Amino acid sequence: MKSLVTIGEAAAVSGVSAKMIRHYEDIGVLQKTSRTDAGYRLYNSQQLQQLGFIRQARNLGFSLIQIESLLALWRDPNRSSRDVKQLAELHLAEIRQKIAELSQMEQVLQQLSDRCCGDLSPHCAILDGLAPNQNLAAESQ
Amino acid sequence: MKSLVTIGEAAAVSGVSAKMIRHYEDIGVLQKTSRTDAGYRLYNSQQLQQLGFIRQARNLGFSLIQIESLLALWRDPNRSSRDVKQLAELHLAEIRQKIAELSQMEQVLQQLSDRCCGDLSPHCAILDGLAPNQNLAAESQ
DNA sequence: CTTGACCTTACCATGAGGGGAAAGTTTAGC
DNA sequence: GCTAAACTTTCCCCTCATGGTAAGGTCAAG
Repeated sequence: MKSLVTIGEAAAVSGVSAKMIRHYEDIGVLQKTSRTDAGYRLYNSQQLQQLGFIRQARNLGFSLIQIESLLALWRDPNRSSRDVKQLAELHLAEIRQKIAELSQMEQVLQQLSDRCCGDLSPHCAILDGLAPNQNLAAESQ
Repeated sequence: MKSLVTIGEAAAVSGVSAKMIRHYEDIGVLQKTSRTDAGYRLYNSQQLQQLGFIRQARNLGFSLIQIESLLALWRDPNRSSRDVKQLAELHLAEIRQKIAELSQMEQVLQQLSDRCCGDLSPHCAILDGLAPNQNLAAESQ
């Protein structure tokens, strides 16, 4: 039963780089671990679980601050799933907001690109669309 | 015809903050401007146009490096629209990639959230979904 | 001549990492 | 037992686009 591993093995098992594991500890997302006499960090199976949890949450785009809250809820046996769901829905709204912004960019850029011949001529609808002439005039009114 | 303005007015007209105008000059996206005897930067109408161009391009999500290329093409009377379109299509692909990633996150997170009751019970499908495979615990024993 | 609004440079911070140096520790080979 | 490799530690710098702040110089109005 190898219950304590050093940071390299923790990184390999969890899929989180050693660099980032230390960083998470630095900023307080992870509690400080035990150390060997030489100062090497040691991770038990529960802490390995937490590292995996962080990786999954990062894959879903949660910020480290949100993950700190999620981890606190995960560890709390008296949590209510309502609190978890609220965090998730908040993040879901952020994701949808970003998708909306990107979709708007995509649409405008697609329109400009469609109107650009893409040939050897210097005339270009994309550059015309980026030029501020119209917008500046419009804004100043 | 007020052809030269200081940075504050340039910022107000272009919608780019004075801070960012100086930054763009620092990193070479904009050429150095003329200065008054006291060292104040002065902007002519062509430079104001460029600032507006940058703002439009930033609104479409172009990186400053891409904008540097776009500005070079904009200034080049011998450009080919093909080069511009290539840059735009590249960025369009980046945007679509990001949208795809975010949509994937949205879908997974939506599924987890749907399965979470959101009540006062501690059981939570979201936390279960974020927990790494129990292999981690199993492997360490 | 003062006051306030401007401008200058310079440094620090963000978020989520990556890169690398210098030094100490452990492990494997011999 | 010695040596070399592989690991770990802390520390500092880099990204990217942007904001903040401080200390000091300049300019225009009153």
